[in-house]
Amino acid sequence: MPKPENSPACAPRGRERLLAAAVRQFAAKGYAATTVRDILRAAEVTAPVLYYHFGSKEGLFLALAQQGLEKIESSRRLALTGGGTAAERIRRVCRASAEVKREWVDLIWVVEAILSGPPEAAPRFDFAAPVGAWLELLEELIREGVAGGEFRPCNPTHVALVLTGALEVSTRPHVFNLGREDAGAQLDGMLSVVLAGLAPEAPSGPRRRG
Amino acid sequence: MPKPENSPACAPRGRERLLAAAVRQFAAKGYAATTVRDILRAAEVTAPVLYYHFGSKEGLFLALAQQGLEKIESSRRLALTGGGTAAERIRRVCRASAEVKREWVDLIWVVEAILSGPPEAAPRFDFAAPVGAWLELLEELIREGVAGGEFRPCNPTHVALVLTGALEVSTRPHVFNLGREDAGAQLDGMLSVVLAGLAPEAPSGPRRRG
DNA sequence: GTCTATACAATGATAGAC
DNA sequence: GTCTATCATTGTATAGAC
Repeated sequence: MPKPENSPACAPRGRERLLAAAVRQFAAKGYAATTVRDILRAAEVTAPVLYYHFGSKEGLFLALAQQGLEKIESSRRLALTGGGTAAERIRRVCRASAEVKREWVDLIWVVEAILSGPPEAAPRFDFAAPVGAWLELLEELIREGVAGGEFRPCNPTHVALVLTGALEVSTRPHVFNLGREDAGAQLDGMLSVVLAGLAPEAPSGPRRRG
Repeated sequence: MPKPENSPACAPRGRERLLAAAVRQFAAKGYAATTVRDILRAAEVTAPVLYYHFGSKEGLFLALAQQGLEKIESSRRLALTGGGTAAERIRRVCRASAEVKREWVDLIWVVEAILSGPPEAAPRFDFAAPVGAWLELLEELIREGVAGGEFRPCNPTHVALVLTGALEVSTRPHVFNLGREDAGAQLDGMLSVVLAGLAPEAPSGPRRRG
């Protein structure tokens, strides 16, 4: 599987055409149901081009998974620059995640197929580290919020998981959103529920003394 | 696709053997990657048995999806009998959902493949109604809690979605739980985060007046 | 790097006997 | 209701020329 060096800008070459076509096919039909012929036809390229660049159907798929992972991680890094309260930073990093997932739907669907699908449905790709890093990032932000008196004492792991769940829900509008509002507003609403619940005191409504 | 009537208890017949074998195969490999031959070998049955009872590979798959849906719904109905505070009932119905999902892992994986996977990866099956019913059930419980003063005013839809997200996370331990605690405890912890946040006043820690 | 042509195993499904 | 035997099609991948 030789790795050809980049050439100057020109008409999209086989490699790029294949990546673009494959991501659409895999996202629509999953790994197994997508045939090499489907991809070749969509990319308007012949079989040896695929095997030259990626070695196999699986190689092509994994190249896409890698791309997806990088998109997510770079957007997170970007969202973490700059300050603000813990709540603001949590909101920012969650929104950023949701936005990549919306912008690169197909690419992310490839990632999710490995992450959440049946174990043998797609080629293996190790996501333990990136998922762990995501959870630790959230937990750290939560701990900072608690330390700064912005949040009440809580279990950071559980809060991080709840936030992750909200993110999951918001990126599956075709499942959970029945068209009542757009996915961005839905995510904001869910984050508000969680973050308001973390406030050291109930932020609104008639206060009752305990 | 004739539907043979039930016969008295005896050695498991072809139909049952097929359902049992197929659910394991589909859960492990997804719809497309599972071949009819895989299923037949695992069920120790020959091809015409499958085509007699289910008409096609797709028919067999959909029969399983139906089974899974029924398991979930009946467990929910059961969890709703009996009273308690809104929070208790929410906990009970969420725990029940998580338990079915743990008890019938394979069957539920078939359902999830349709529900959350790529649109064309598995045969179509309409889950809009059941998912909508689930969300409305949660929303109603939340509204009751608010009306009874048990919860602070909130957006029931967003809270229902957050709870659903928590449930999602807890039923994917292989993705989100890094072995730190069992899935039941994890779900309880997440529910506590959400429900504590709904209390009309911060329930613990040193109280600060606003 | 890309082409034409093709090898060859595995696929979903069926015919017809019992 | 289940069997043996088999079909037509499609699957991934490669050889060898340019």
